[in-house]
Amino acid sequence: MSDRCPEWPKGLKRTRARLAVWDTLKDQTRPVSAALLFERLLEKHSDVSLSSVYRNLEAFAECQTVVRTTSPDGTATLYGLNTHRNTHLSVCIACHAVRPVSDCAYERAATDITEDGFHVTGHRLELLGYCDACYRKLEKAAPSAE
Amino acid sequence: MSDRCPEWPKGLKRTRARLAVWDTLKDQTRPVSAALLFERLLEKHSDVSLSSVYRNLEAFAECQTVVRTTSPDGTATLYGLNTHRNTHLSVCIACHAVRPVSDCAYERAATDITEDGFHVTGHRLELLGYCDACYRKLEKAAPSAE
DNA sequence: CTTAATGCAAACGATTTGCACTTCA
DNA sequence: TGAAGTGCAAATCGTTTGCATTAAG
Repeated sequence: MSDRCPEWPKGLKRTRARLAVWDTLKDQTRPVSAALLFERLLEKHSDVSLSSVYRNLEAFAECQTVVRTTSPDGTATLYGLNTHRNTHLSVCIACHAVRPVSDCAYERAATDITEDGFHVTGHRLELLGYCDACYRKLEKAAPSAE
Repeated sequence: MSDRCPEWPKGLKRTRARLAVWDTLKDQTRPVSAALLFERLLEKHSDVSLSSVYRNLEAFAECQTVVRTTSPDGTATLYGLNTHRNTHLSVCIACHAVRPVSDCAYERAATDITEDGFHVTGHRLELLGYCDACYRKLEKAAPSAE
């Protein structure tokens, strides 16, 4: 499981707007919406249009450099640098923090071919539950909480 | 892993439009877009408005009776009855068929608490790869194909 | 110099909402 | 009967696109 930052995709010009998107994307610790990315981008970089943000997210996604995800309830589209071949996220039900999972239980047990003959080339795993902090709070509030 | 059809969520009135959505949803073998659901719904049921379809999908989703998913590329929103506590899908890269995975390797290896203290209560796994049929075709076309 | 990338504003598609009316419990 | 659900049309939100201009290689 490599955690390396992806290479700049060849074939894509290094333009001002695109570099800004790339740079901002690298700062994010978790997938963000296009709007939030845009907002954060403007903090560091002089103006880049929202449409360029979209166009570049699209371009990066096409190269597999960026991955489109979804918020846990499937309501919003999120974008993140594709630092892993596979996607492993944990999503806290309480505070909604999304973090990469370092140790993927799936990989330890993985089969290349499932019962029904499906040939696996990659996967996407999302864990739902409580992050450490929220869990402690719950425990305190109601020992052995739901 | 139960594969049972979910109960009618209590608190929700059994109205014409809602029953039609429910009934159509039950016929689907995989998650569908709101638009497709609407289209299929009209084949069997007299007219129900698109907004009612959305409102009811929303209502069902709130009760956890319906799950909002995403097409593999994260481009479209799909809705499906929540027949599993957890979600296990295989997505064929070639023909885009989406099927439930019967045997979840994750569950065999699962931990309740991850390295970083996350308390797992559920998960969502998507396998990417080739379904049996597409794999055979590929093999034939180019033995040991990519 | 040629092609790809940009900004802007307008267009778009999917989803949501306000309102007056209907239906379920 | 009262609260919840409906249809319709208009509004909204996120995303995409056409076009004239600019910049990368």
